[in-house]
Amino acid sequence: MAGIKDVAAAAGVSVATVSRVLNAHPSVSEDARARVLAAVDELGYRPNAVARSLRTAQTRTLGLIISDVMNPYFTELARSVEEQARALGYSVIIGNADESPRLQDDHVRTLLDRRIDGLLVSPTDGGSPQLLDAARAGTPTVFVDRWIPGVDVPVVRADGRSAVRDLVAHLHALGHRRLAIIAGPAATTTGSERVAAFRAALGEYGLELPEEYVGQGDFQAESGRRATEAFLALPEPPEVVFAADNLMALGALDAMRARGLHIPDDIALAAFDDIPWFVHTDPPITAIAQPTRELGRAAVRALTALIEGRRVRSVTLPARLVVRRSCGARSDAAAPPSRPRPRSNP
Amino acid sequence: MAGIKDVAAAAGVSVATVSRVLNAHPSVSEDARARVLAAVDELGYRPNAVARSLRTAQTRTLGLIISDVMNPYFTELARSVEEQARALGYSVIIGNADESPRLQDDHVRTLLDRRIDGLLVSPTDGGSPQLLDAARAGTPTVFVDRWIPGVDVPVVRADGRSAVRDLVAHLHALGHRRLAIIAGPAATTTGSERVAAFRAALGEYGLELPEEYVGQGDFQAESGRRATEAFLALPEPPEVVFAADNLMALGALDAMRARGLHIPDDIALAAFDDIPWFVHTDPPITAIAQPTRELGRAAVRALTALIEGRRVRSVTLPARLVVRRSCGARSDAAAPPSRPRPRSNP
DNA sequence: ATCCTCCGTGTAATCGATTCCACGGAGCCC
DNA sequence: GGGCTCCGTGGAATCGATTACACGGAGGAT
Repeated sequence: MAGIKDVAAAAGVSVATVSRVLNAHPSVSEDARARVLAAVDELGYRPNAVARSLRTAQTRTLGLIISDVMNPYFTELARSVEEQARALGYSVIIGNADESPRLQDDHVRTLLDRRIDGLLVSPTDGGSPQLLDAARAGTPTVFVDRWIPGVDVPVVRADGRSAVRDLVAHLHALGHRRLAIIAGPAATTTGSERVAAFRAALGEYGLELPEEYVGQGDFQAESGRRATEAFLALPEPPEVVFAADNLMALGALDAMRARGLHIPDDIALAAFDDIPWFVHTDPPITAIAQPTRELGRAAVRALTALIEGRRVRSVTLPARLVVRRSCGARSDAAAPPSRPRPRSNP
Repeated sequence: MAGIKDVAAAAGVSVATVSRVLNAHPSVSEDARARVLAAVDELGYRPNAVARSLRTAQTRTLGLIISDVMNPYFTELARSVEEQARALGYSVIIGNADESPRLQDDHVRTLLDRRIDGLLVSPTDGGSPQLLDAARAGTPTVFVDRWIPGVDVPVVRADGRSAVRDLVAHLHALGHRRLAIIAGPAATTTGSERVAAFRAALGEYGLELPEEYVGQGDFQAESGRRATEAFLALPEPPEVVFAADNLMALGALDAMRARGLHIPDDIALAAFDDIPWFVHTDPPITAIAQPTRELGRAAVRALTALIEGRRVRSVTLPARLVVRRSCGARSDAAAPPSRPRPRSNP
């Protein structure tokens, strides 16, 4: 493969001049520029990014560590990140952590070895030593979706509280009073936050969230199935099951069907995270949609800003309720219900 | 960040010795090795992969170009590729081509600039100039799932013919005679092959595949919906719709529901590519499952072999039929039906 | 006419590793 | 004891770019 020296020789100039032309340095004569460009074209020369990286100490590569690529939410996030990164001239190396801190550490280490310019992470519970070291050591880092409390790293995420409130209002208006939730792992921020938001929203309607109406899940379908079965075995089962992520909602759906229940007449179902498939299930599932594409874009923007040395603040985007038929709504409309009148006791 | 020189100084040896220790070169004294290791540990030294790559002319990085990451089939493929690559000490840079040859070329170019060791591609229709150049120029390349006829590149894929035959046998046994297919883009190998396999299998039962029973899709859900609507508008609609990929099957499902049809009583549905969601739809969808994980693994194995200079042959793995309820099967069992007796005219 | 400035250009140092080659010393054989 | 072969080691070249610095010549100011 042709190198910069070959180009220099072919154009009858020095390598310095070639480099200047390629990097749009101002002081190059029009004549030299033309000859270099011609030589580049003729030889099909492409600069070696590895050599360039060594010299400039930047790779124009971002590392993205995700907890579960098979989860459509994260898939979409990854896609959006890759897209935006490419638009800004960055490549993305993806690592799947599979909810394992060990694997996450492994990825952080290889990414650091490869001298990526920045790290985008949706951390597993509590994070992992390598990750924390990297962040503290000054590697430009941005958390997306999940974050680690107490670590000084910008976070890009969606705030579901208002959407959860809308959801509860919607459910309440439909006459539901016994609402249950399938929570994610308590150690993840998204896991605990969603439960808190749900409980708070219920409180506004004077509703309780009893212990037995909080199922413990792990963001995987199977755990949603198990939690739902436990709910259904209760002397007084809930009228609504709200799953804290899309996979658990799917598991819940299975469990309900296995019991021969009709949705939404016998029991209602709602989910956090909207995914394309929820339109195609029977019935279509009411869900809280995160602005996933925007999150990915914002995360990359924040990270590149950080890389360029600018100061960056965390970004929080609102999630919104998408009403479908799984809770008993008459229409398919996506309009959020009107604001609840807080503390209107039943 | 500490460099190899710092380690050498701290250990009281030359950089050459440090490098030898790190690369497990035999001729290093036990004493020197110990001192180097101690220094490495103390300084928290990690070799700079960029510098190493420049010198050794290998990056231990693979490029993966996929036509649609949001398609669960490709997501799973990507995941499996990343997993296997990591196991072999490679990182993966993913590029989403979005079925666009231009975008695909763009990705090939940046990947080549980054001097990736090998390229894994599921090419868009007809490929693209850069890609063909790269393959011809000797960049280790392997095609997955799809391939480009006439290009001398190993292909790792699933052969669906036998599974399609099983499917047709299954449908025939259930009494269905009017079978339609929603095809993928004719320019993709997977697009045309599946139709051919379907037609051949029908032939074994003396069944025709009339022109109007071949819908033209593009592997996206919306095209599946449109094609299905066209089928249903026919004077004599098909009894079965077979979608050549999972997204189009979803679109077909929607179209059938919109018409108020009951599956499988009014019309049957089957799909190529099995995905986790097909278990959760109502009814669960009969599908042809590719050994996706194995494909990813095999692809990485083939590519790394190619990189190491070994000769590599194409790999074809069998797909298998997974019978669920969307075609009218009584059971949920996954056992394939018995072999058809060819040419048994109706 | 002389000096200064600025512009275009080339030479060479540099990034951080790997690796070829040379060298000194130890051990072995005859 | 002299010559050989290994073995462990270090010096220096190398990978392919970027870039600091030096330099020669043109043009403007005095």
